[in-house]
Amino acid sequence: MGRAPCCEKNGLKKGPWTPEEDQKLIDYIHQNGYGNWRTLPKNAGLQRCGKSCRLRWTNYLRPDIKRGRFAFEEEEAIIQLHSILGNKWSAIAARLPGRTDNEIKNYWNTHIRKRLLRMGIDPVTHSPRLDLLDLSSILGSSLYNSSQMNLSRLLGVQPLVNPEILRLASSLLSSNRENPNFLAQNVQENQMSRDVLQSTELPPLVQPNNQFDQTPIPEIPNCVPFSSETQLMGQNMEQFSSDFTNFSSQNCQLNEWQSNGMASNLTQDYGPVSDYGYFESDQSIMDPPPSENSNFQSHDSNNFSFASVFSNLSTPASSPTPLNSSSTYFNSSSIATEDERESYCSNMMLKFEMPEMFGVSEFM
DNA sequence: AATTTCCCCAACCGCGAAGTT
DNA sequence: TAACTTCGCGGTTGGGGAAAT
Repeated sequence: MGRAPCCEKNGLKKGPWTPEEDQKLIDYIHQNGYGNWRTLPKNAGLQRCGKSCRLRWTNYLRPDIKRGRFAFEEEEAIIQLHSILGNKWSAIAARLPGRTDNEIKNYWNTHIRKRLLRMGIDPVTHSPRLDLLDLSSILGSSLYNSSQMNLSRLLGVQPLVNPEILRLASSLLSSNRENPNFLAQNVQENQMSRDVLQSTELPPLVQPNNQFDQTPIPEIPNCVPFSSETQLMGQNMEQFSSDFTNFSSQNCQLNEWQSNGMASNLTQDYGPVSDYGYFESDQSIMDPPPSENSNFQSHDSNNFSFASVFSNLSTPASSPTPLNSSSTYFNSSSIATEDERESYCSNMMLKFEMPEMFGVSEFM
């Protein structure tokens, strides 16, 4: 395929946009809509290339753009989505209403990525950086001898460490001991899962309420392939989930979560996930018979799972509790400072005890 | 107060996919 | 089917503000 000739350099302005230029672009699009970016700047009286106009519009001037700090749940969603989609910023942005791919990309590179690195988590694989952490000696010696032992403390890992990630680290290590090739297999498997998932379009979380957005909204499929996390966890996931469900209902002290309404909020909007092959994007769309094997039950505030994040994400546009609802997570605002986020998550992790039922010992 | 360093993010660039002729 | 055009994505850059010295 021939490459498009780059926009004519001669006479075209580059660099920051002036308020006047912004207004011209806005006015033109308000009157004519957008479509042909190639001819738009000329028609709008702008000395810019179409590419620059499109970028300015989509990343800055669009009326439905949400500015300002990322909310905690947005950040969490980005991490979870990135673990599945990788650097597919546009795909991630499609599930975060009001956020642009550029904004998410920047936020990832400047905040989240660095924080994950500080926590000893590889931001690419979302797995603990085993090269930095001598986990085997730690985990092997003391962890499952003490039900009160906190893995995050052991790892010296700070906030935002998903318990599943921690579990992955331990299972990887134990499996690697038994089978030296396990790690390589897991990585390969993980990659395959991503390839599969990336070829499948995720439904948008919230359909844009934007009169100027002429992009056709893809139909929300009945169910969304959710193989990645499952395969990421490998065969042990099923056992883990079973254990974890029991563990959650009996022992998990998610006081913070419950007192903040987080746990219930995270789980209330999704239905049972059968065989981990799918998770529902909208209960009203698909209503499969409850499975005996469903381990992520809805309306069970004691459950905390991967699906929790996606359940939150999957809140339909008509949901009374949108992503940025003030009713979620934090009472008055979901926005928290960097320190607050770390502190909050850290507290959560410290309260998240590691009883036998967590199943870590099973993999030792 | 002046200078340097660091960090953020808006904008650019190059490429590939998709659409059109 | 090939050539061409348009669009969108992801990686990268550099200007400018904030923080540190």
